[in-house]
Amino acid sequence: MRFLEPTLLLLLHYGPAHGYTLLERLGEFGLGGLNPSVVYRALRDMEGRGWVTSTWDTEQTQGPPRRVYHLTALGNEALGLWTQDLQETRRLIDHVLGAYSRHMEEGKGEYH
Amino acid sequence: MRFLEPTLLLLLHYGPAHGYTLLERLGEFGLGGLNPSVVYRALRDMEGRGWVTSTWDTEQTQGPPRRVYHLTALGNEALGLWTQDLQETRRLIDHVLGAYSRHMEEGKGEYH
DNA sequence: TTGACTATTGACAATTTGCACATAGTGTGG
DNA sequence: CCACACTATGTGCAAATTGTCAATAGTCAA
Repeated sequence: MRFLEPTLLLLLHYGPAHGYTLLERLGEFGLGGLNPSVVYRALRDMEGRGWVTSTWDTEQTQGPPRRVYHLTALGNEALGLWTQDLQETRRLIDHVLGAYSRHMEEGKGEYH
Repeated sequence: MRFLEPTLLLLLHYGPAHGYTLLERLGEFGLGGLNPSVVYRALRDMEGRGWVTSTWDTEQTQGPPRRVYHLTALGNEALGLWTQDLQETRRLIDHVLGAYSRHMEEGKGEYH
């Protein structure tokens, strides 16, 4: 599981943005250094699912025209579902880590 | 990312076991209903990396001979590294969820 | 006009995962 | 004794995901 999609949805929840800046802002969420095509592909896939829409921005650019992504109502719902999913994943991790530390404290089993 | 490998290592930290019982015990960690071949494959891969060793148990079985897996010292190290990795993943999830809930409380951006 | 940076995309390789099925031993009921 | 359910492991292939490389193209400054 990767947290790319929920993170992109979250960033777009703040407001529309284009792929290149999203790519750079991913670093704050531990997703820095990703290959650009991975991010652009994720955005196109999300557009295919109706989570985002895109329009071209030919002005105010320091380079070629860029695609600006907007969150849709459906994408907002998806973000909500993703947060539930992340909470569930968090619970599972806590369960494994909890079992591990309890087991280590008890000093049972092998390798202590 | 899937938690299959660290969970198997944890279960084997409790003591040697064979694949079929490991398969059943995975349910406690939210990994129930996995296709058996997935688990057997993971165990063989882990053996290839030297994390576990296996021996055949032809006695005390209610079926065909079964492979009993034992954690190695290397596997124990891998378990330690895995717990660090899980803690890091947990931090990332908390970061995303934290940003989400803060942003929702502020009532900014789109879709509130 | 060359090179650095912005910006997006397509094609293909490599890896991971899921699924269907093969094999085989043990124990039970008719 | 034989069909069936359950235990137990394994193989092979398809599908999905992920990673990598290179192509294209515009802007800006030296």
